[in-house]
Amino acid sequence: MTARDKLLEAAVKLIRTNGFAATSVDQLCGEAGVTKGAFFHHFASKEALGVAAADYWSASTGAFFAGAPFHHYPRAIDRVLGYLDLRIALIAGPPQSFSCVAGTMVQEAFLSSEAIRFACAASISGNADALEPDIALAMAEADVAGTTAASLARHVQTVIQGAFILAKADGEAEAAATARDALQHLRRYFTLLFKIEDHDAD
Amino acid sequence: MTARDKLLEAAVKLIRTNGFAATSVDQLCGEAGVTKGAFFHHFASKEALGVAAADYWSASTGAFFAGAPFHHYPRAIDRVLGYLDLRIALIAGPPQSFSCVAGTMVQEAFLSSEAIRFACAASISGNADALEPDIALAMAEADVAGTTAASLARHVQTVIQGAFILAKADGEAEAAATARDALQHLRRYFTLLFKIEDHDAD
DNA sequence: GACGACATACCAACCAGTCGGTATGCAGTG
DNA sequence: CACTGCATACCGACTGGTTGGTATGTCGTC
Repeated sequence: MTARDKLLEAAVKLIRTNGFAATSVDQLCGEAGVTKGAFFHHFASKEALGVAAADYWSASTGAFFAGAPFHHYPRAIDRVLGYLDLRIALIAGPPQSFSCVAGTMVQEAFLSSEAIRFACAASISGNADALEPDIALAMAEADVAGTTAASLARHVQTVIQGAFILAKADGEAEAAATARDALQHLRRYFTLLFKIEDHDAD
Repeated sequence: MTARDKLLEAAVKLIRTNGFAATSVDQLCGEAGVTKGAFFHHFASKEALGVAAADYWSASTGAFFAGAPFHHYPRAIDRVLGYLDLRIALIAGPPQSFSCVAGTMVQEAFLSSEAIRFACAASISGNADALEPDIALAMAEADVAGTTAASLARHVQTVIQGAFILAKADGEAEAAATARDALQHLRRYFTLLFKIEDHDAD
């Protein structure tokens, strides 16, 4: 494992915990167990590390969800609900262990760094895009009108990001339950919109 | 207008724009047009300013929504939808002019400052609590089961916070439309859950 | 012996917070 | 009314530590 990879993993951990601005280059190096020379050998600036961290986050989460078993469900709506159930199941422990690097970083850097904003937007859009085809299929099957698959896919990400904020505001003890509760409302929205009898629950 | 008030208004503006950690005490003083002496006369630390800014935000937004005209609608569900329509109407311009100070700050400080986390949680809960009685009434009238008024009220805040993140990730040109789109989904969730024929739209 | 992958030493700018001081107002006292 | 005592509001130079970033050197490998 190269110094670059160690720095990216340290970045994910520290940005989730303290945010981007409050994380110093020295902290990053300490957490990764490398020196400052290594940092600036691999990244031109702290901002470049932020961009790389967002890309790294996109790639690793994208690969995880792409390989999840819900993709094998035959009905499109079940694949969509399967994604939501997986997201709910992933929420456990303190917020820094289930929250999103891109969502955290874009809040702080959306105006100060166009490059970071763009990388975070790509990460969030990537998650939405992966969901959109199944939502489009499910909409056609259930004859849903009044919105688009792209808009619904983005709304899923909206609720997930909002859930992380409410979870952070709650104490560590209630954080996970708060986030799961929000995603249950999102799930209920889908069952109402797609007019399905639901068996699964929390 | 005292130096304290000027500092609190500067804090709201700068925290929304750059976040809490990236805003320095000197910047705050510059924006407010006061000196550092005045800052530390009124606030024991930068953290204390953060707490005071969250409280100030709670008070001013709380008063604004408490005085809004939707409270005079006779039916509870119309008051709930009226709140959502008002929130949608308030979204315009760049993210830093419609986003939430508490949501922004709690992301960065939820672990590093318990006092700030608590003040932000109070601000978000305050908005939810103001909504809860009308939701409870509407639930009783429409015979809604499977969730609670408190949970639904918190979900409204969840979607609002998530909408701000997606808006920040989008460029300034699309930010407002993105956030409004998310709140339209929330509104649709309510109309489905409360089984009402809807006339109003975006 | 050239090059990529690091390490060490260092720097100017900036950071939160301190401190000695001034201006103003107000309550008490003679 | 004049004077004293003291609190509040504010000023701005200063400090010690931290920041992101740089310059230079060393080591192993092709």
